[in-house]
Amino acid sequence: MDSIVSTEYPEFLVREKKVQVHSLPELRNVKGKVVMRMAPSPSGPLHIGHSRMAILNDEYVKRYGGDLILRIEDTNPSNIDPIAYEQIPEDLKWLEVNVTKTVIQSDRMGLYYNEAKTLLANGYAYICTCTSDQFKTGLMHSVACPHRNSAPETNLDQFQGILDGKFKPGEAVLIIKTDLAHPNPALRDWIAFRISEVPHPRHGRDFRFYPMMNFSVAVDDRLLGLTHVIRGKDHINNTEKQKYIFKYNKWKLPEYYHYGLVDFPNVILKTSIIKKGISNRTYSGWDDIRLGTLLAFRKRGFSPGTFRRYWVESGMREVDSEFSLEIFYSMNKELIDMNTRRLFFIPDPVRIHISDAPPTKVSVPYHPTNSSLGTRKYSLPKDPEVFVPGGDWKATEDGHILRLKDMCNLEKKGELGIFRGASLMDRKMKIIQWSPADGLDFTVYKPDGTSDTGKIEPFAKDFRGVAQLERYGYVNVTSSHVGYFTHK
RNA sequence: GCUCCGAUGGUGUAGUCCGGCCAAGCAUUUCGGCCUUUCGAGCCGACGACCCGGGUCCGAAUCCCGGUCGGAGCACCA
Repeated sequence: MDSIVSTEYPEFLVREKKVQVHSLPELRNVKGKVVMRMAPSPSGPLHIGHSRMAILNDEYVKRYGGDLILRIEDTNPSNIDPIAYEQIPEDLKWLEVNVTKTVIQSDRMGLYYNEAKTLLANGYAYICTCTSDQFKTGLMHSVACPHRNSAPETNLDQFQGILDGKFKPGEAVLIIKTDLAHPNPALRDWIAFRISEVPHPRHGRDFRFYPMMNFSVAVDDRLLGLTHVIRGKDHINNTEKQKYIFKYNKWKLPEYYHYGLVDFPNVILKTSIIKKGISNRTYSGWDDIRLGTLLAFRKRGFSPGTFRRYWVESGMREVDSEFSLEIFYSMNKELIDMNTRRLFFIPDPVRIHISDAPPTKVSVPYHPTNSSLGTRKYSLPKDPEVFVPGGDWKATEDGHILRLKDMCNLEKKGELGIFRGASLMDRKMKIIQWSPADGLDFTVYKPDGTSDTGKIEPFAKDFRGVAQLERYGYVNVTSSHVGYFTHK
């Protein structure tokens, strides 16, 4: 039947448009609910790179049900910015990520010490007092250091000695034994604890022996009952290291996934650079719109849904990729456009006189198709003065006609616009935005660090939020005289 | 140097596990056309890709081998 239709009556074949539904692949071994986690280090607020891990984990917990744990990994006191404890949960909330449980690793030190003692007692770990160089050189040559074969009792004594302050930073570490002959040098015996005397923002000097990320992650992944772990490809070797802890304790492994690395061209993400810039006043703060922080995108008026769409579409493949601001902007536009009001902003304004014009009442729709957004109305006197974009005005030759949108046609004559009727004569003519003479001074700050100044129409006085400034771009209007550029 | 990943248009992806419906889909960008009192959207159309070389096979984007290129790790960071 199908073939008859297609050969004899091809015109009856309705070719259905394939709708691409981007959805993430199913996870392996899902038995009922899942337990997943996000584990940012509290070095500062979240940036767009973090949003991928947050969204992916959130998507799966939403799909299967279960818990999404926010685990703040603050076991390196040198790398903590206290504002992160507050800001990370807030950033996630803004992203509409549903965190069901929050744990802070520095509050769990006792658990890590217990696990460390168990491993020492069972001969799976040792305390090493070599210098860093000696230790590393040994690994590269697959040679055991003298401490690797210490008796468990000796190790446990030294462990206690470290807690008691008998060693200075750098004088002793706790090492997990793996396989010195492992072909991958990255996986040979690894450091699980080191001494730090830097005061911890939450605990001051209560602790001096801190677990390294690989140790606390492995212990917590088990203790918190993680079923699936999704994180960046840069953790592939770390996963292998962590598996040793699971193996020694005969713990069941979660399912691991590693997505590819994303390069963010022209986006400033590095915490160290941002902090430096804030302290030397290059940047106004974490929400400076030149930055790639979620706070900055928020200030520019982005919809959190855009992050979700972008990362779901990117999937979980291990391929590295380049972040496309172009596509990101396009997705945001698609999400917000239908409910975004139009306003007139006149960059580089020139004040012109209109002659021969009767008093006029104009009604300008806030949206070309979504009439529920309403209109704004202006009453203009006879022969009014208005602002128009300088660029457009200068580019128009004397004698030519252009149209002030939703108002009237003007024939240019020097600094004068001669009224040439109110009705649209020819929609091919150039149509520009305008503002009554009482337009407000307005500045738009842009992510490239530049800004545009001009006049915004009086109705913007009480408007807040993202508007499409016609023929200019989307802007988050935050006051009657300032806005932040979202995108074109 | 060692270990491990990966390679589809300008960009982001689908397909690769289990070879054929893929002379490769979608999105974005660019360029046309229609429509609209901005832009965008919408609709129509155009340009544009399976890293290279072998092999297996009736048949390879998909499997195998060898290259090339790119990335990650080899921290008392996460």
